[in-house]
Amino acid sequence: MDALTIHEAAETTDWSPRMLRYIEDAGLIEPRRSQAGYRLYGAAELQRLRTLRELVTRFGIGLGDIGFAMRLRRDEELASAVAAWFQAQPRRPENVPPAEWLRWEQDKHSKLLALAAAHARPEPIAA
Amino acid sequence: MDALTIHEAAETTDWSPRMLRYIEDAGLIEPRRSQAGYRLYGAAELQRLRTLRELVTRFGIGLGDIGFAMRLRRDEELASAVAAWFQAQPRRPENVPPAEWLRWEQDKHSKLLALAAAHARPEPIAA
DNA sequence: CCAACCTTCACACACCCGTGGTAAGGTTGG
DNA sequence: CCAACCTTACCACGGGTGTGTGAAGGTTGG
Repeated sequence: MDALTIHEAAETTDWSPRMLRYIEDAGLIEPRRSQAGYRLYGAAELQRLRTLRELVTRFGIGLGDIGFAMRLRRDEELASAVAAWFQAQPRRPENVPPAEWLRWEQDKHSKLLALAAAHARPEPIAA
Repeated sequence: MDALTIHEAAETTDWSPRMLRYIEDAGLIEPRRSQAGYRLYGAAELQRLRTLRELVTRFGIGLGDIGFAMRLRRDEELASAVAAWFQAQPRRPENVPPAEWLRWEQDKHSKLLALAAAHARPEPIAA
């Protein structure tokens, strides 16, 4: 059996059982359940739990922050609203009609996409 | 004069002076100062303040969330760490051929990662 | 069958967040 | 010079977060 129960998982990931449940409530890591409802943590979940701890301690962020990042990835409307807010910093051309503006929006979007994709890989510089 | 003092800015943006200071403390909107140290809100700041309110109320998010999004845009290391965490997320079907899997990967990356890497600033990678 | 797990629910508690208030003191303009 | 601003620095307070502990009850395995 390659799945650990909550106490076992807690031990190998340096969280407490309580926190594993809390993390699940936060929607961050939801292990599958046995027929009786026992949480079963597989290798993937364990890895994610360790990485989560690393994230939290190394960057001093909260679980809520991760949750928000998750919302950002799932809710496109939110993401673009937030992006728009940041973009409001530089002076955006006020005389461009909405259609144009949207276009510019999307254009910038795709460009940044490329950047992100490149950034996500080890050797992206091969332009 | 095209800059408002804190009370005036508060009135036109529907925040309280207290909150304007708080928002500044949070690093979200930092108005320039007069020689005597008075906060001076220009049109751009006022606009951003109104948009901020919209964001917060419409999506029910907190100022801390916006602050975190800001960190994500500024701190590339954080952004990639978070992105990496999400990457490990979905239970990937083991029987899908690599090509398919890659496709799914990229699709997932698309607009979501753009957010994190959406540095609109001039030199994102000044390496 | 019984100890040792597991489950959910709930209380507790310290600490941050959003927000108001207020005090002590500098700036400004009539 | 004085009223009406501004500044920073605190106290307060309700609600959310992160975390432990415990109760009441189901599951499991020897």
